[in-house]
Amino acid sequence: MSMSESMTGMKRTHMSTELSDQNIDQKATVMGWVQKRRDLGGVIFLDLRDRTGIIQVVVDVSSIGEEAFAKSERIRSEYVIAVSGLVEKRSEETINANLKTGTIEVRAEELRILSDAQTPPFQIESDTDVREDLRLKYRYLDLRRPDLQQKLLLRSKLTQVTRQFMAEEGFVDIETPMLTKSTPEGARDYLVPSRVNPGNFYALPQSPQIFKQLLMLSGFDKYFQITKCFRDEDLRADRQPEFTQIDIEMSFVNEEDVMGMNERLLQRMFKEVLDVDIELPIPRLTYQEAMDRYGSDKPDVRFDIELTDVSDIVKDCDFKVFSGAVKNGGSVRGINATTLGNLPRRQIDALGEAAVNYGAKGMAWIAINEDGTYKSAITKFLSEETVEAMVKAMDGKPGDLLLFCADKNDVVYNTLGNLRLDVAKRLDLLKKDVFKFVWVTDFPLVEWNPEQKRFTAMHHMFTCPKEEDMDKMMTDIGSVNSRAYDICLNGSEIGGGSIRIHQRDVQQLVFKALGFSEEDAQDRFGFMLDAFKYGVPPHGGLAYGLDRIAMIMTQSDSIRDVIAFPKVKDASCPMTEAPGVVEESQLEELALVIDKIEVE
RNA sequence: GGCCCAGUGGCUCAGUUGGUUAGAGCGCCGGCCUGUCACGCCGGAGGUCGAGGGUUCGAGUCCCUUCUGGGUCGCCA
Repeated sequence: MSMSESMTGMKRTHMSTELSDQNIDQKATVMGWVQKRRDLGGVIFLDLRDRTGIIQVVVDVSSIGEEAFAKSERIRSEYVIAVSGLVEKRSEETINANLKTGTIEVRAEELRILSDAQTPPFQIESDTDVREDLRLKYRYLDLRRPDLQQKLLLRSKLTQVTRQFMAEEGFVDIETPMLTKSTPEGARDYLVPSRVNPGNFYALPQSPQIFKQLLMLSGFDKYFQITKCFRDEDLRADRQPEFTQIDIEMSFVNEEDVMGMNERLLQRMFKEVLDVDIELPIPRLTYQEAMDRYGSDKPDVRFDIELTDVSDIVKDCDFKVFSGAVKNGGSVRGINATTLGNLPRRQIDALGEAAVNYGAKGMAWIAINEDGTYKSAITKFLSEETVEAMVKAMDGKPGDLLLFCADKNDVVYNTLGNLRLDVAKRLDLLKKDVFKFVWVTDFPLVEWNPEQKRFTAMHHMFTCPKEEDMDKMMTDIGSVNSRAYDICLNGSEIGGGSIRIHQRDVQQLVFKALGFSEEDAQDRFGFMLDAFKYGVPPHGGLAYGLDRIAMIMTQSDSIRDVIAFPKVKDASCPMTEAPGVVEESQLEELALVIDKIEVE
C-alpha cells in the first residue's frame, strides 16, 4: 500500500544546488530523491538529490514536531520527498567540503513523502562498477546517477548550441520522413511492413540524403536537421542501430564553403560546451596521405607514430616475405613503437597475433637494444646494410621496437593502422582530454567489393566525382577521386560529406558505372532523376554522428553512455525487451507469415 | 558467422593441487544513538555458485554443451 502524500500547497522554490550562502535564514522548499539517510536517533540527516546535486536536510523534533519526525523515520533511499524549512548556515566543524552546498542545510519544518520506493537493485552513485546489463535493465534508475545525468545534460547543451549556431547562419530546420523507401547499397535497412499495401515495405532512413538534396532543388538553400537514422548492422562500442545525425546541406557551395562553415560550427560547439579552443583551420589530409602516414582513413593524430614505407630498401632482399610482397604490387611498411624495445617477447607475440587478426599473414619486428644491437627473428635473412637502412629510415633509436608488415597495400594499411593504435594504447598516448581534428579529403569515388565482384560507392552514389577525373568514369572508375570529405576527431569519424552530383547525366553515369541498369536506376531513383530535370543548384553538405561527438566530449568508452535508452549488442533493449513477437492478428493484417523461427 | 573476456547473496568481489557447514565489504531488516555526511555500535536475514550434462568417493573449482553481457574481426555507402 502506498503511503504517499500530496504536494498540494507546497511549491518548489529551488533546485537543491541553487541554494547557497545567499539564502541563509530564508525559507525554501526543495523536492527530490533521498540519496542517503543518516538516522542518529534524535536527529535525522537526509541527503536530498535532484539533477543539480545534493543538499542536506536536517529533521529535528524541535522544528518539525513529533508526528512528522516519526514519519521521517520511515524514509529510505530513493523515496521522493518535499521539504520546506529554513536555510541555515552550518557551524564551522560540520561543513562538508565535498558538497557544493556543504556550508548550508535545510532545517525541515514541513516534510512530505511524495512517493516511497523499493530498495533499488543497485546503489545510485556516480562511479559505479555495477554490471552494465543490470543497469540497462533498470535504465531509469541508472539514469539517476549523476555522471550519466551530466552526460545527457552535456548532450542537450550540444544540440542547443548547434541549433542556435545553425539558426544564426540562416539554416532552415526541415523534417524528412521516417517511413521511406529502401535504398540499395550500403547498410541493411530496417523494414516496416505496410498494412494498406500488403507485401510492401517502408524502410527507416539510413540518412535523409536524398530528401535533403531534393530540398536544395526546391530552393531552401540551407537545410539542417537533427534526426534519427537507422542501420541494421552489428553494434560496436561506438555504433548503435539507431543513432542521431546532425544533417546539413547547402546550395551554391564548394568544398571550402562547406568545410569552412563546419569548422566554425565545431569551434563553437567545443567552446560553448567544453570551453575548449579549436584552432582553425583544421588540418587536412588527402585520403592517400592519411593511408600512407596513418594506415587509416580516420587517423588519430593525437600522437606522432607514422607509417614508413621501406619497400625500396627491401625489394631485392633475400627475405622472400618482404621482396615478394613488393614484387606482387604490395609494399613493406613499418611503424616505430618508440621506447617499447624491451617489451617482453610474449607481448610482442600478442601484437603479432593482433596483426593476424587485422588481416596480415604475420608481423616482423626488430627490437633495438640499449647497446644498439638488435633482437629480431628476421635480421638473419637480411644483409647488415639492409637492416641498417631500415632502422635509419624509421628513425630507430636504442630502446625502440620496429614493427613491419608486408602484403598488399590495403592489408598493410589496415594492419599497421590498427597496430599503431595498439601501441599508442600501451604507451598511454590516447589522451581523452585532448581533441585533435583532421579533415580527410579526396576519397576514391568507389571501392572494389570482392564479394559482389563489382565496384561500390565509397561514400554514397550521389557523391560528385572530381572534375578532372570525369573522363575516366567509364574506363577506369577505380582511379576516380571524389569531392568527399570526412571530419575525424581523435581517430573517430564524427562526420562526413561531399559536394553532390547535380547534373542528371553525371548521376546516370555513376549509376551505370556502379552496375545499375537504366531500369534499375529508374525503379530505385526515378523520382530523383525526374526531379533533376527541373533545375538543380550545385550543392553539398555534411552529416555528423551526434552520439559520437557527445561520446568523445564526455570522454565515454561507450556510445551507450550518451544515449538515454540504448540497445545492446544484439540490437535488443534490455529494459523494454524490444524487439518482441506480435499478435497473430497483427501479422494477418500485414499479410505476413513467420516462416523461420527459433522455438524454445 | 569467427575469436577473446566475464557470469558466486540485492551490488562488487574472494574462494588454495577438486575435500567439512561457500566467505568479505557495501546494501537490506531490527534495536540503540541529537551534528552526521563512507555516521557509529549491537543483532539478523539473504546463495539451486548463469543453465544443462559429464568425469569423480567428492565439483564453485576439471571437461562438454548452452544462455546472458561486453570487446573485436567480418559488416557498417
